Amino acid sequence: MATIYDVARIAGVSPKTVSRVLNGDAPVGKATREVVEAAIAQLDYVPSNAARMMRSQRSGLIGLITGAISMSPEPTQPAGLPELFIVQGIQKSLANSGMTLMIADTGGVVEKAAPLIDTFLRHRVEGLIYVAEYHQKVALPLISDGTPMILANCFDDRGTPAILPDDWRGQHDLVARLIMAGHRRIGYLTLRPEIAAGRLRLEGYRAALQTGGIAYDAALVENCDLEGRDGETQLLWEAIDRMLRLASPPTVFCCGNDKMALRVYGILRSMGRKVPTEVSVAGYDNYRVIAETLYPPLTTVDLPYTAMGVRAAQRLMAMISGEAREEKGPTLVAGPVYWRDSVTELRPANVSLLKSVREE
Amino acid sequence: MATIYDVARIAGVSPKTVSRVLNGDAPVGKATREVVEAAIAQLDYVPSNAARMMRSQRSGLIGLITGAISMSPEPTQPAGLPELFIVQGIQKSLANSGMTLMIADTGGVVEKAAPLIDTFLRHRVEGLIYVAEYHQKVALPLISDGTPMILANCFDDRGTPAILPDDWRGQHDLVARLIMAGHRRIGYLTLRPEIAAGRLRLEGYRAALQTGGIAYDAALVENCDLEGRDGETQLLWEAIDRMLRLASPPTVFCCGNDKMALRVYGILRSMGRKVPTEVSVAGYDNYRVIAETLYPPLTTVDLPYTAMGVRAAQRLMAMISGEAREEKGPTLVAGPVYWRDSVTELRPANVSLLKSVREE
DNA sequence: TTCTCTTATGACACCGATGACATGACACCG
DNA sequence: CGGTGTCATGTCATCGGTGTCATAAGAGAA
Repeated sequence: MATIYDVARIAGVSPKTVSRVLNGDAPVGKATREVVEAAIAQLDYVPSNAARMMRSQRSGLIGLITGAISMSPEPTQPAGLPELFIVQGIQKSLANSGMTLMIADTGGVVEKAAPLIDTFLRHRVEGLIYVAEYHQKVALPLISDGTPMILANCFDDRGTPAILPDDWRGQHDLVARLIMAGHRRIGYLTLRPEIAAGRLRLEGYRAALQTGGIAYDAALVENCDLEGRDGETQLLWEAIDRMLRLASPPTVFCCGNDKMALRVYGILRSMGRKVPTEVSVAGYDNYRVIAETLYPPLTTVDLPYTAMGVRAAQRLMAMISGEAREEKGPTLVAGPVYWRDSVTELRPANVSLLKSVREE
Repeated sequence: MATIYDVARIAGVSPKTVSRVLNGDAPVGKATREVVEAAIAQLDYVPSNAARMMRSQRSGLIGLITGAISMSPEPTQPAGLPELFIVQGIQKSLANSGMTLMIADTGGVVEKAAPLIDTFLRHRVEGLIYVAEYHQKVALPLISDGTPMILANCFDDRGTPAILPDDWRGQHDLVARLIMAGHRRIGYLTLRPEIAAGRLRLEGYRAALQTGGIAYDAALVENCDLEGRDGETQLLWEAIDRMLRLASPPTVFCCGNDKMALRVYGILRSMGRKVPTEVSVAGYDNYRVIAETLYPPLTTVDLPYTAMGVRAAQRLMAMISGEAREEKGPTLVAGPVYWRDSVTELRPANVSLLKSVREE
């Protein structure tokens, strides 16, 4: 591999002049520049980052650690994709910063995070981002040196800066929207409560009911999430069957996520209930492969992964540039409700009041 | 950040001895080792990869470029996930090689591949892998220096070593399996023929028919892929309607991919046809979020992404270590048929002959 | 006892860039 | 015409490790 000395020799100048041509940090004569550029092209010279880094003490690298590229064999969440979108947001945001993103994966094994962080520190990354596959609490090894770190889609006990989805607001907005559409009996097939998102969304559901002047009815809320184990379909079937037999059955089923909604479609149709004319269905995640492909398309809440990625990168860059830590706590990012045909408007008169958000 | 000199000073030894402790490349006295290790711990010393790389001329880096982390706004394929699985396979395979994987993303813009390759060359990666989101032909900028490169899920004109899914065999095996189950009229709702996978699978379909002694019937094959544009559902509806009205209608619909199968489920049920008792459905991709969540679960062909990733990494490592290029052409990787409940066995007698493969 | 031979350690140069500083050639100013 | 500033370029040291070679201390063999 050619070095800057080779280029300098071919061009008949000093290495430092070649360096100046490469970096444009000092004026270089036009003729000299052309000679140097010709030599560079002739030798297919590519400067060595390692050498540059040693001298300048700046790596221009951002380390990204994720646990979800290698997702678990039985994904309970639409794993994988969330990370992708977050990573996409991070990349978009970092593209113009001159930083290069290094991505490493824990392969789903939390213990691998430590050696990966170590690898990144050896490369002298200027910042670290940890992306979790779903909204959860994590415990990462402490970074002893001062390298800034951001958590995306997760949080820890140490108050490490975090970017989180606003699950409370998402479910709240969806339910508020359902109420505005005239729904009064709103079934909720929840995620298991061990999941942070599950708890927050349930609270959002209750808050929206309260605001709408609707009493909370425990008979309409049931956990149908078996952490990916078999039997979920049966659990769902029974819960739906039970709720539909109530004296005052739900007119709409909110599902813990879009994947569950996909199952619910199949179950309702097998029961002979038409969606959405006889019963409405709503999801959560705006997992597009499902939400847009289902027939009819699924009303759901967007999980703003891309936006979270962007925010994560921005906050990290602010930390790197040493700006005052404006924000202390976690950054909450809310996503819009996507109103599609899976929910019937019981009171169409109100529609004009609504903003059926459709970003992008 | 502490350096090896700091450690050496604290430990009262020479830097070279510290280096020996770190790398274990020469015997070090027990007492000395302990002093050095204590100093390393005390200073939170992390060696600089850049410095090491300069001297040793080995980066230990593998560069991975993908176009699908940032997928297109209207994904025609189950984009994103494929890449993930390939990357997962690559990581798994590279985990024990001592190599560090650097992942970069083109953001879906092909032109960004060149600067990304350049960045990797600056980092002196020892090998490059390009992963495409679906089986396609690509044209990457030529790597002028000798850095080995592998294409995964794509191929080019220059004969760059490539790892490809065996689409022909996959569709062939599926159709052969359908025939073995007693199906004789096999509808095929294809992907658009511009896609390499679409053409290969159609050929596999025809080959399997021929082997099974069944005449190809053009009325049973229709392209229902609008490249993600609207109207696909309607197109599918019409095609299915047309085929079902035939004098001898299909007993099973093969779909171009699982996403299309998801739509077909909805359409058939809206038509009042029960799956699978009245009509069977099969997909392609084994896109698990869909295939396993659908009710009933979907019979489909696995796209062996993880295995492809493993093979890509292996072949690259072989090239890096300078072993003779055993293989010249592309490596084809076949995936098993996943036989689930969406297809009725018309002749259950034959079942004993079959291997209903379920790997993992 | 003296001569290898291994073990344990250090001295020093070097990898390929760039920062700090120096220098020579002009241009412009009073 | 000397002084001063800018432009264009070169010299040299340095970043933090490791390869190469040298060397000292003991172990075992002749």
